[in-house]
Amino acid sequence: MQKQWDIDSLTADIVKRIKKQTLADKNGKLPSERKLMAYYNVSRYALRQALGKLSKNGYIYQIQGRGSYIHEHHDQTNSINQSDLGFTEDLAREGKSIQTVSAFQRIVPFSEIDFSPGNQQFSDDQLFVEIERFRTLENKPYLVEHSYYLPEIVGEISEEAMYGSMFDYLSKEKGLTVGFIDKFIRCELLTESYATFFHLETNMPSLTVRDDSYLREGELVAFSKVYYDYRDATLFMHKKLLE
Amino acid sequence: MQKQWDIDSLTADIVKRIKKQTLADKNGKLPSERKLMAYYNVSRYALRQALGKLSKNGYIYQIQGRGSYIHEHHDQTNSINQSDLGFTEDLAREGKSIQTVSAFQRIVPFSEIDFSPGNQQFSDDQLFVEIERFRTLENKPYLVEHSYYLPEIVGEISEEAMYGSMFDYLSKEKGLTVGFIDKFIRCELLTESYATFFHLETNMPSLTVRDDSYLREGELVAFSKVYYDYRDATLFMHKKLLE
DNA sequence: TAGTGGTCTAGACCACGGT
DNA sequence: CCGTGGTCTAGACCACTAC
Repeated sequence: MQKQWDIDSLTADIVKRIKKQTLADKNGKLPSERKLMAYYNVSRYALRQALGKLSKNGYIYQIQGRGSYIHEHHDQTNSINQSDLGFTEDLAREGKSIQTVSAFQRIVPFSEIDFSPGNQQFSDDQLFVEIERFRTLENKPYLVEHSYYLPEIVGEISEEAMYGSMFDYLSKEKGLTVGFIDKFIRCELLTESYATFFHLETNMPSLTVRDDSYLREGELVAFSKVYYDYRDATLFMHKKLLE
Repeated sequence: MQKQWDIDSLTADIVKRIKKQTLADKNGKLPSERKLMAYYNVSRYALRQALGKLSKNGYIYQIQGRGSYIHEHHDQTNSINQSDLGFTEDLAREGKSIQTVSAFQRIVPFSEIDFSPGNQQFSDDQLFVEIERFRTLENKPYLVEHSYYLPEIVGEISEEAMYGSMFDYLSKEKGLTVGFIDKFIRCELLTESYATFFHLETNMPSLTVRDDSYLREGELVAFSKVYYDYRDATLFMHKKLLE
């Protein structure tokens, strides 16, 4: 009885073998799909699902009639890969430490909020849990996160949670699963208080990311805006054409 | 003999019916996959490929055990959707006009270039075709594009091409197909000449996008940096989790 | 329990690239 | 011509949601 592969374990194993350089030949060419099917004993569909994930994230590229090849994309320092999970989470994954150095929470009505989700309106007296977090990367000021959560969905948010990953907190403590996020990336000027945190002058710029986070069920659960130190933050994206 | 659907026409038809609001019910729920299969007379695979594209781009979301639903994401003014084609191209598609108001071309060695592709190095005397283009959106200064093309691949670039879409030019005139692009988004300070174009002061910020463009065959064909007016440019992105 | 989307198989044909 | 990836079919079982 040999090992059974599903798409996730298959994907992971191919990545592992690519990194160990035991899969591709010296030109970076992978074995053909038919050979990989035989090797892993999976169907064409399962194999192509796995290769499709790698292709989407820029690990490989495929050329009809020729084969599949490894694509080395430079792992830029402090770069944020949108194809992976949450923005800050994957920095930690690379051995960097993200810490929340201070955090505030209060309840505010919609009328006092100076930015709003892209596709939804609320009445002025709709209440939100406002959270503001100042976070460092390797002990250096890195980002300010300004979020508004819908109290009807998330309930109360504990003080401890504000110093960790909100994503994990919602999932583990509240049983809420975020399904998708709309992101709006801009460049904006810093107010005095945020500029001070970054050791910058007022009106210096910031790379900002506005998120609208939706539950798996399609319901808006939070919207937020993250201000990054423009000197450190780079957002990485891999785009396939011809799809 | 009824109409034959392939994935692209199927995707397009579903989008059309969603926009005409003749597919979903009043709650934004689409017919089940089995019903759509029967309606279009296609296999589950083809249908799910089409729905997968819509899901990836944020048009719909799917919930296991419940169904598929439309996701209305606000069409932000001047927003650039990374899931679509070239960055500037899709603004034109929405009826906005992008024009090149001035353009320069010269040949330079690698040693004189102040930014470089993420994963590749060249010898100092490797020559590049440098192109600088100043472009307006609706007659308002919108972006500056600073690109370096590999002359061994693209050959000479005509003056006319510099005032249109380089993407189309490479494809139609040179028979070159760009297969994928690595993008690095940052916020940077403007030099005097660029700032002047945007009617901004020196050292005001800009949303910048560094592109490394690769041919379908995996060969680097150009790298560039685009500076957007930070007041106008918003980059839109839709992210699915749990994949 | 019935219906939904998620995963997976086995097989076929097509389009393209290199010989 | 053969081998490659790209598309598509028919069918099966699983996981989850609602009732």
